Amino acid sequence: MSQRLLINMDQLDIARNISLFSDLTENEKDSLLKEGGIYSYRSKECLFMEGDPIKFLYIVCDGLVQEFRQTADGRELTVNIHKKGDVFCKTEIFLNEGLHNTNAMAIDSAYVMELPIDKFKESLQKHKSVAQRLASSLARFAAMKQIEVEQQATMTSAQILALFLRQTCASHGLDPRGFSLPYKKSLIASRLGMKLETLSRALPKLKEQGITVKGSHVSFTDLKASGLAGLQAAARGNAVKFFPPSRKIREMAHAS
Amino acid sequence: MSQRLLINMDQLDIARNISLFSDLTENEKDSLLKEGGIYSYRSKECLFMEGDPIKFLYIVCDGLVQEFRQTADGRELTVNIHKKGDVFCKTEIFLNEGLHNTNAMAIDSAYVMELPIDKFKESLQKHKSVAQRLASSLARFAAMKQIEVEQQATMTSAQILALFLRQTCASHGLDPRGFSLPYKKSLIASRLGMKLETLSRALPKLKEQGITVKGSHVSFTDLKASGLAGLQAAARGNAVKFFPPSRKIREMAHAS
DNA sequence: CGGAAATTTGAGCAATTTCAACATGGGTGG
DNA sequence: CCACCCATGTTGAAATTGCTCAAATTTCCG
Repeated sequence: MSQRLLINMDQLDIARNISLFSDLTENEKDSLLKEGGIYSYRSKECLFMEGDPIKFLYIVCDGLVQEFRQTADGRELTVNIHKKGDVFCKTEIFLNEGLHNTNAMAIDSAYVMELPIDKFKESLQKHKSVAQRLASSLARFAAMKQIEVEQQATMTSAQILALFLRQTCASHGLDPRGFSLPYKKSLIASRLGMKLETLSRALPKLKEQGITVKGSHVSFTDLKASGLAGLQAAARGNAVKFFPPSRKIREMAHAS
Repeated sequence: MSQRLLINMDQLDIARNISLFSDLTENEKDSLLKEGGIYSYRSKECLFMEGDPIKFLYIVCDGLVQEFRQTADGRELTVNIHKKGDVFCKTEIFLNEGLHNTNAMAIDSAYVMELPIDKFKESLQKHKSVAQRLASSLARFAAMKQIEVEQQATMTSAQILALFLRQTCASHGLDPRGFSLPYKKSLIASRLGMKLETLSRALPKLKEQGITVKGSHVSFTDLKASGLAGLQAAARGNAVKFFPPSRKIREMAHAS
C-alpha cells in the first residue's frame, strides 16, 4: 500500500526542529529520533483508527493529516488538521486505556515521523524540558478547544469561518493579500462543525468583514482588525452582575 | 467583604486529598500547602477577573465556584463549575502572559485554598509525580472540551442536557433514582451554551430518555443505557470513505 | 472530451434564539 | 402569619440560523 520512502534529510530536519525537543542537545535529539522512522502515506491512507492501540507519537514532516472522529449520529467531525511540523497524539498518551479515540488519515500524501511512545515517555522522564513543553502544548490545546466551544455557542457561521481563515493564513504563513486555501472546503466545514452548504453560503457574507473568496482564492482586504468589526457591531452593553474582587482575609492553614 | 474564616480541618483535608498531590508524602504536602491559605468567599464574590494577573492555583474546599467568560457579544458563558475537591487555573499556568482569561465567582458561598503559583511551580519542578498528574489532568480537560465541541455540533439540546445530568449525577455521587439539582438552571444553561428558555423547553423532552425533572428534582427511570437510545435512533449507516490502515514500510531515520 | 468529485444554489424544514408576558417561590418586613 | 417583592423559571409567538434534500454547476484529472 504505502510507498517506499527515500531518506530525505529535509523531512528529518522538520522533526528535529519541533519545539517540543528544542531544549535537547543535538545528540539527545538524534538518539531519540533514531528510534522512530519516517513513513510515507498515500492519499486517504489511515495512520490509525479509533480503537487501535496507541503506539506512536506522530510528527508531520510533510503533507497534511486529518484527525477526525465518527460521531454517534454517523457524522464525520474533524478534530484537527495537522500540517508540517505539527505533533499529534500528545493528549492520548495521558489518557486511560491506551486506545485511540480518533482516526487519522493522510490528506493527499504525507510523510510522518512515528516515534514509539515508550521511547517518547522515556525522554519525558529524562528531560524535564520535554515534559514542560508537552504540558504547555496540552494547555494551549485545551484553551483552544475551550474557545471553540464558545465560538460555536455565540458566533454565526460566517464569523467562525472568518476567524478560521485569518488563523489559517497566519499559521501557514500565507500572504494575507491573497492566497489559496490549503484545504478543501469540505474539510474546513468538517473542521468547523458546519455543513458544506452552510460554509458555501457563508462565503459571500465574508465580504462585509473584509474577506473576499473566489473559488479557492482568498484575500483579506481590510487588513487590520476587520474581523472584530462584526463582533463589535453585535456587542451590546450589559451590566456587570457580580461583585468585584474584594480584599481577602488571609488565614494561614496550619498544616502539620 | 469576605468573612473571616475559622480554621477548619475538614476543609484542609480536602486540599490534602486531591489527586494532584497524591504521590507526595504527608510532609511534602504539608510544606506545600502551608504556603497557601484558605479563603472564604461570599455569594457572587469574585476570586479573580479577566485580565488580572495569575497569582494562585485554586483548590475548592467547599462550595461551588463558577468559572466563566464574557464573550465578545456580551454573553456570559460558563467554562466550568468547580466543586469541592476541584483544582483550577491549571491550564493558565502554562499560557503566555500570566493573565487570567476567565472570571471566577463564588456561587453561594465558598471556601477556597489559594496556593501561590510560584510555590506550585517549584513543586512541579521538584516532584515528577505532580507534573505528571498535572499533565494528565490537562489532557483530560482537553479531551473533555473536544467532546463538548462535538456534542454542540451534532446533538440536540435535549441530548446534551441529558448527558450533562447523568454526568453531574455521577460526579457528585448523587442517587440516580432521585436527587435535586446542585446548580441553578440558569447556570446549567450557561454551562451548556444554551439559553435558559431552550433548557426549560428541553426538560419535558427528557422523559423520552428516561429522565424526569420536576422543579429541581431529577430522577432517572431507565437506569441503564437510556441515554444511548436517542443517539442510536438518530444514527444512520454511512459508508466508510477512507482506506483501512495498510502495512507500512519502515525506514530507519539515519539520525546522526 | 468524458466522468467523477467538489461545490454551489434553491426550497422547505427543524432547532434555537429573541422578546415579551406570565407563573412560581422563597424570603422579608410589617 | 400574611402581603409583597425580586429573582428565577416557564410559556408563547415570531424571527433567525443552520440543516436536509435535490438539482445544477464547476473543477479536477486522466
